[in-house]
Amino acid sequence: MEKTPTSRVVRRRRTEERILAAAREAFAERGFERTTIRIVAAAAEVDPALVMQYFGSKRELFERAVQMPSIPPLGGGLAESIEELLARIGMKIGPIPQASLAVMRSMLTHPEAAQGARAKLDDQVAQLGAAIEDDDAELRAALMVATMLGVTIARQLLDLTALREVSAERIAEILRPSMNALAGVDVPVRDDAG
Amino acid sequence: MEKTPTSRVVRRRRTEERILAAAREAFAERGFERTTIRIVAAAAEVDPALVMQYFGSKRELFERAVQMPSIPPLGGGLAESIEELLARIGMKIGPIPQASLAVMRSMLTHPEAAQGARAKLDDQVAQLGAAIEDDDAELRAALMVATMLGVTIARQLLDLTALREVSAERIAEILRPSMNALAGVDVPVRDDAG
DNA sequence: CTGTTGACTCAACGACTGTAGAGCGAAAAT
DNA sequence: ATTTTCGCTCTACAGTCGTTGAGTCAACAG
Repeated sequence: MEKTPTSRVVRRRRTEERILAAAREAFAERGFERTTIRIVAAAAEVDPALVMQYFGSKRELFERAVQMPSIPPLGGGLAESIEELLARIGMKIGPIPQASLAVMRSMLTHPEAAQGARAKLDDQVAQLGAAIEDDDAELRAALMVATMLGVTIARQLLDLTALREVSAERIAEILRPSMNALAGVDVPVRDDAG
Repeated sequence: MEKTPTSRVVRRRRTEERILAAAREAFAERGFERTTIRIVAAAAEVDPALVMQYFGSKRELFERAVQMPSIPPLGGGLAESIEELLARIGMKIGPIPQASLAVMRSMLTHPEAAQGARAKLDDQVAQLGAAIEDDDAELRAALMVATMLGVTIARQLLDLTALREVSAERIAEILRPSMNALAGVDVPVRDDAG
């Protein structure tokens, strides 16, 4: 067995990231309240006290764990924005990051998660609304975002049986006319070539 | 001050209902985990131990508080079912019962609430799916239900700014073509008379 | 080699939780 | 009038939680 005398900085960075990863997973699966510092510490193979030492408090741990590498803003045109939204449902852009799942899982019970979710959703609504030409642009945008939210919750968090084993592409396909309708775009008769 | 020597049975029934009402409100606003027996007891102006004595455990209290007078099944035709769903968003049928809000608020973190929500949603999906003539009937139904879920969460639980002060009728109006599209119904060009 | 820093663990505290049992006083039964 | 029933409160227990401070040992600076 070779001994690997790892330097301090990299050790620190590694365990910190290990804790953050464990925290993300726990928060995403159990939500804020049901996730305990001890559970996270155990998953990261670390003493609970170390988690506190590194992150100060459970709340701060949550904040750090859910910080995202910034969401790329929705593209320019309305059609592109809709495609972008639909693509986010599935694997085209990669699976939904656990940080997002953690926020969504906790947003109905943890006030700070709710605030964070509201901020991000309001932002999406504003971006989408700017691309819609309609008196009710913002309302339409909000309903589009709410639709995406509902589908994601039903599929990823609630595990609805009817959505469990359906491919993301198929969902996006069926969702597209609906989103177009919400956006105020004339919806063509669906093709029966399914 | 007249003394009102209330009989035992009515006293019991009254305080029990008072506790259940307090529990519904607390569960709906704070979710299962953040709601404590003591909070419910205080709101019902009763000793915490009484809550246990009446309902056995916090879990059973939740179950009892959340029991609904049974949801009327969705009407016969597809069009009627959609209208029924849209009507449930707003005040036409009355505000969303607190029992439903309590389940929704808790379903992402409390396993039993999740199970209950899944059961009810799966049921709705089945009913709606039966009214849709399409190969993807169940999938379409699931996406319709998910949409309604998302709108309700965004509006009632997350309090999204863009949906906060919008009338239910207006939401239903904009949502209708989208639901029709999901149902696989040919969607006419929207009227610009709004 | 010597002393210092800092990553990490151990043990424990105080607060809060769900929950249980004994007891009080008024309504009901005798 | 006496006894029984039972709605209700008081007090307290055991467990878990977030959080803290002292202590240990290896990596670093001199």
